[in-house]
Formats: sequence, structure tokens, C-alpha cells
Amino acid sequence: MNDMGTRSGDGTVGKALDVLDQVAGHGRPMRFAEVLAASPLPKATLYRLLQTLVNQGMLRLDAETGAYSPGLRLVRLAHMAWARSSLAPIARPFLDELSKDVCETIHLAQLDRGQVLYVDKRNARQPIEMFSGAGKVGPGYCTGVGKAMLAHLPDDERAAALPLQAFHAHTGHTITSAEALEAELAEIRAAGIAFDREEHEPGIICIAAPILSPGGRVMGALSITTSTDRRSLEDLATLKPRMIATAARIAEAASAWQFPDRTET
Amino acid sequence: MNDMGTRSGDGTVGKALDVLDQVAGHGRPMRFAEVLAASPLPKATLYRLLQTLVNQGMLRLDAETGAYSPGLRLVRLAHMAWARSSLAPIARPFLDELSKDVCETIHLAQLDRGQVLYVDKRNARQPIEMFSGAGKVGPGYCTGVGKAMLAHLPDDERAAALPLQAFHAHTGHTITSAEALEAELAEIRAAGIAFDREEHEPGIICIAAPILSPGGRVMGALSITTSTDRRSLEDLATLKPRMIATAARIAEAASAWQFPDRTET
DNA sequence: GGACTAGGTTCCATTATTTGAAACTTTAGT
DNA sequence: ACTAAAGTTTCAAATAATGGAACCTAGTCC
Repeated sequence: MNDMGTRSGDGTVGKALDVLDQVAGHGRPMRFAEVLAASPLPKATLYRLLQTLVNQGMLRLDAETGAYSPGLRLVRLAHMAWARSSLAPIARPFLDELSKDVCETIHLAQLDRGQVLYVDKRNARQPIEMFSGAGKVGPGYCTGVGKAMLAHLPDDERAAALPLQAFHAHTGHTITSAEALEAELAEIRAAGIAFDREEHEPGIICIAAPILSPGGRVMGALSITTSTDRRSLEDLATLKPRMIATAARIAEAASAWQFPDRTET
Repeated sequence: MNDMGTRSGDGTVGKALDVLDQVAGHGRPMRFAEVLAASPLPKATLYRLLQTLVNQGMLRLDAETGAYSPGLRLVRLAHMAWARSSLAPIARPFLDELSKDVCETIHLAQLDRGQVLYVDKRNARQPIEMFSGAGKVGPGYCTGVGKAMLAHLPDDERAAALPLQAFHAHTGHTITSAEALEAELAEIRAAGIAFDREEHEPGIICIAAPILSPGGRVMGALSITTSTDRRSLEDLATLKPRMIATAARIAEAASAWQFPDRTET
């Protein structure tokens, strides 16, 4: 519903993946007509595309209801992607430790096209909520992790990421312009830490630290979230050293995990 | 000019997904030349396909090393697929309970083209091993969950699934022919429960129950795994009532979760 | 230093694949 | 039985994919 100029249709494959996103992103199984209504593609084209995707196991077509839903092949790919391309497996022990330490919700996130992609999570209460946390996306401009990562992006990438932000005013505290965000990012860069001051949800605040490679590249970010009636921002700020330390240890572990190829300059 | 027996075939999209599988399935980032060597596609074609996949965020191309790895967009899709098309989110509380009850490894699995796809897992010791369990695939003919699911498949689907089995003799106990498997499946169907009698790994046994919809369709299976030096098969068998009960409750919860469409006949 | 080599990228005429309006079939509603 | 809507197939035209070969580029060897 926000910015339309999404992925430029990379030929047939692009279209197919768009359809996949469409169907997978929808909250429940979609009938053909529904998909058709939501897609710019003509009937016949869409039809064959869906057929192909089902054939490939990326979508599942329920014979009973004739509705499409994400296929199990995605779960398989999912595993591979998460296990190898995300910080989550590496960061897990550190998150566990931090979680035991401070009893608050913890997020581990990475940046994907200017958006925040949560790749792991620890809940205050529950031992662990598995996939339920991993894979979710959120806005970059009004979350702690988002701002922490954007702040430390190289100039050109940051310039590319800012126009992708929706700048929707979720609350009265939300930053709603690229200029204001740039200013905030500069502060965050200087401070080494980011805060979410009820910018996304009223009553919800967080402190976030970027995870930077030895070369200074942004690898991800982690955050501790709480609510204003449990803790104050000042209170959260006292966690800064622990967050920085944890972020550093994750970065170190991630670098060590690098394959014996060329490491960074 | 495609009379050579390509498995996928489905036009450009099929090829692209094959490449995706190839790269994601490989244990570590792949350089272009590596992918090329492992692919039947000509250089230029592969090159453009990879470009497209990177463009679409399904793969990531590390600028430093020029190596391809799974992209974060997959993680996003992953989440959706897992959250909506698998039993895992629904079954979680029941698995937790069962896990607390019996202190053994528990698996939740679904069937994907005759193969077992594990969608959730509880470890005996460790709190939870996250993705490390979900997304993995295993053989259908020599695992408890696999046999439990195959046993309750409708005749035509079972007939389609059996030829997909590898029937590799992992151990001396492995069932190595379709006929023998059919006989075992009939027994399992009658007993309502399946055992893995060291058929996959020596010393590893398990008891597995199918999760059947009210209409009798196979939705998945769950299993409790242990080793012969900790428990005997007879010992495991005493867990049967609890497994059946848990499976029934999961099935019920899953049915209740069905969207207000047409429910099963 | 120069020339060799392997990995990576681009060109472009050819060709297969995709396209989509429309016709057709099936399913659901009255 | 009739009608409307959803789903499926057809086929000529248009488009996008193809892949052999040329072309870079960076590293290596003599």
C-alpha cells in the first residue's frame, strides 16, 4: 500500500516471485480470483505462473478449497537462508546470555532494503518463541534497530535507504522526514547507541546497538525493548555498556566464522 | 531443444528455482564458477539468472568475495511459510507440554513429496534448538514420523509416494523394499502408532503418531526419540496413549484454526 | 615487464517461451 | 434449468530467454 515502485519486474522470474510474495504475504489462503484481483497480470498469465509455483513446491494448492498458500519447499529454503545468511545462529548464545541477564524482550535484526528484518528474538517470559519472531519485517526509520543500522551505513547506501522509508507517523514521537532522520542518525552515530522513544508504538521504548564488522560494515543490530510503565529511558540507558559489549562479541564471533577466504580490508 | 530429462522443466522460473536450491543448499557461499560447474546451464544464462535472483533478494552477492549466498528475502518468505503452512505454530503449546512431560527429543514433521520435513523440535537437554531442527528433511521410509504419515495416506497418494523412497539400508533393520514397507504400513495403520526400530541410525529408536484431521487426512506426525541404552522399545511403547492424545489435540486445534471456508467432508 | 590464464561480464542474432484476448468448461447460486 | 462467476485452455503475436563467442579484468607465471 505504501511505495509502489517496488521491485522492477525482472522478467518472468521477477513476476513469479512477486506473485509468491503476494500469496505468502497475505494472511490466509488465497483463491485464484483473489490473487488475480491483487495482481496486475492478466488471467492466463497469472494462472500459468501459479501453476508453475505449485509445481515447484513454492506454493501449495489445497484441492478442497482451491486456495493457494505458501509451500513447504519454502520452509526448506528458509532453513538454509536463516542458518547461513543471518546472524542468528552465531548470535544465539550471546542473546541467551543477555536475555538471562536483563529480563526484557530482545531482538536481533538485519537490514533488508531499508527495512528491518528480525532474525531472532527472546521474550521476557517465554523460553523462546521460535520462528514466530524470525522473519518478521518492520520499518527502519522508527525502530531502535532500524535507526542503529541506518546510522552506520556508508553514505551511499544510507542515501539509497532513506527514500525507501515510509515516514508514517505511528505516534506523536515518530520522525517523519528524511532530514530529521538524518540528524537523528548523526547523533546515533556519535553516541554509538540508538533509542526508540515511543516512535513506533506508544508506551514502547527500546535501546539498540549496531553490530559492526571489524571493517565497520553494518551486520545487524540488537535491541532491548520495554514499556514506559516498567522502565524509563534513563533506566534503559544504563544497559548501554552491556549492549555494546554483546554487539562486539557477536561481531567478533561472526568475523571468526568467516570462511577462509579474503577477510575484510 | 529440451528433450533431455530435466527434472524441473517449468520454464525459466523452474530453472531459477533450481539455481536457488543449488546455491542455498550448498554449505557455504559459492562463486560464479562453482555454480557454473554444478549447473547444466550455459555461462551467460546462468549469469543472468543469478543476477536476477540477487536483484530480487533471493540471493546475496558478497561484493568482497564475489560469492553467492541465500538472501534475506528468503527468510521473510520462510517466516510466512512456516507460520501459515506448517503445523508448528499451532502445535507448539502441545509440544512444550509433552516435552516437559517426557524428557526426550520430540519432532514435529510433515510430508513433502514423500520426504519428511521437520517443522519443529524439542531437545531433551537444551531449551530449544531453533531452526536447527525446523526445515531439515529426512527419509520417509525409515523414520517413525515418515512411516506414520505414509501409513495413513490415501491409497493413491501412498502409491505415488512409495516410488520416491530411496530404500537405502542405513542399518541392518532398515526396510529396503516397497513390499516390506507396505506390510509395515498396514501394521502401523492398524496399531495407530509407528516405531523406528533402529532403522535409520543404530541405537536410535522412536515412537511416532500421525496427526490426522477429523476427515482422516494426514496433516503431520510427531515422534519421541531416544537411544537404546536409555530406553527400550517396550518402554517407549508405554508413551503411546500420551502421544495419541497429543496428536489428537493438535489435530483438533488445527481444525479449529481452519478459516471459515468449507471444512472437510 | 609482458603475455598468459581463469574468472567474470557483455553482445546480439536466433529461437523458444511467454503472453493475453477470447473462447471454453466447470462450479456455484437461484 | 438457467445464469453468473470462477477457473481452464487455445493460439497467433510479441517478448524475453538463449548461448556461442567476443570481451574485459585481475591475478600469475615466465
